[in-house]
Amino acid sequence: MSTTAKRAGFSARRDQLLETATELFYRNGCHTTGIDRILAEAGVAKMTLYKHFRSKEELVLAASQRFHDQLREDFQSFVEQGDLSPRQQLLAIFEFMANWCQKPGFCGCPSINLAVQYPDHADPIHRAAAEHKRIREQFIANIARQAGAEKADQLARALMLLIEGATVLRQVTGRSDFVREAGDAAEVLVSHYLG
Amino acid sequence: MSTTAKRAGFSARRDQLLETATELFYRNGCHTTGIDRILAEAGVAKMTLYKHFRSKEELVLAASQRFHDQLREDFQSFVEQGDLSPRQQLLAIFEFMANWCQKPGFCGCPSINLAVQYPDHADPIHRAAAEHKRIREQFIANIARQAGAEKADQLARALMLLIEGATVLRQVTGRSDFVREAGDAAEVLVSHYLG
DNA sequence: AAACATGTAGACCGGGCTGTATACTAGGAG
DNA sequence: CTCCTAGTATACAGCCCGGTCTACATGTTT
Repeated sequence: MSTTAKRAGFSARRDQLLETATELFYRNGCHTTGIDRILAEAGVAKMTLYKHFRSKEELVLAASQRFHDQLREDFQSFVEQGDLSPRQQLLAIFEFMANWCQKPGFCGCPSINLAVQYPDHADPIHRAAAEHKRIREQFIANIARQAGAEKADQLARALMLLIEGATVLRQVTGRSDFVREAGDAAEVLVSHYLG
Repeated sequence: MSTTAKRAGFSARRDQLLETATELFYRNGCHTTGIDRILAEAGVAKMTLYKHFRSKEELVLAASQRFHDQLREDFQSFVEQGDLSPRQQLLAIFEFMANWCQKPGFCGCPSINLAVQYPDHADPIHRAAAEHKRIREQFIANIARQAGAEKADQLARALMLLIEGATVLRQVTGRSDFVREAGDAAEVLVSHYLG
């Protein structure tokens, strides 16, 4: 066996599985995508799945973690790109949103989707989604603080409203004007809170 | 048979079925609530269901319509209560939201939930959800126009962002500060757009 | 009283689902 | 060469679900 692979907990099959699972869950929903389909598209045997994950639930949870991490990485690195001022960073968020919502495979925010599909707040999957939002909020609040906002937390919450509203309205209606409008509204709010 | 019942398309059983279905679909999701449970809680025989609805899908669609209509009625009548000025009406929206999101059985916006659970934009259920949002947007835009906003459509979209963002963040995180923040942000935006 | 509509109760079928058990294969390590 | 690990292929068990069929009860209309 490849000792490096084992030591690090990596496995090519496992990654392959997780990747296709993530995409299928995202595009078609968790409850409607069967395990067999994931296996077929990933080209992996069933027993391999159950060697890496105890159940489908656990696979969903792992896939969700993967999605959260990747989205957070994309989000944060986009906002922190170049050497924007904190204020510019706050507005860059909505550039990111515009790009993201326009991508071909866009199906809404994965964490919102997961929270809806697992509505029980005690469910680990739902909690992971909530955690993802908390981290994003903290990230934005930090920038707002750097920008010199006295009420940085309030500003962060307000921007979160625009972000999530834009995501959800784009997903439900299929229209893109909401996302543009979010950028405009953000400018108004940022100006108001930063003076 | 009660001729009035037949003539109007009403049926006590049908209503009972629709009511419990609406609640169960809302609370637990459509894909995870089986027909048998709906029947048991409604106290109705299976054959009666299939005499009124061709399939489960059709039941979901009817339930969604019911939910949309009721929510729209509640929303609009609350905003139009008393004799508020158009500007006050715009802000009353967020009072309604605060009440609604705080209710014990709150599980997010039914139309968002439905759109997430039926992600295909061509699906009648998804389309109904989008339609619901369109109607709400029009309703708000009308008020904004009455309030004298030059860019009434833009203001309406901005308020929609806050509304949906608040709903979704309350659902995912379980926190209520987002909803309060939405009201504050709305005041800022309304002042900006109305001068 | 007869005819009819509405609903009930419950058995039942086919299919898809998650998860398991078994027998087999390939390849690297010692 | 041999052992061991990781993975494959496939059959299968058990379950639940949507939907149908049949036989029966009830109440209304004529």
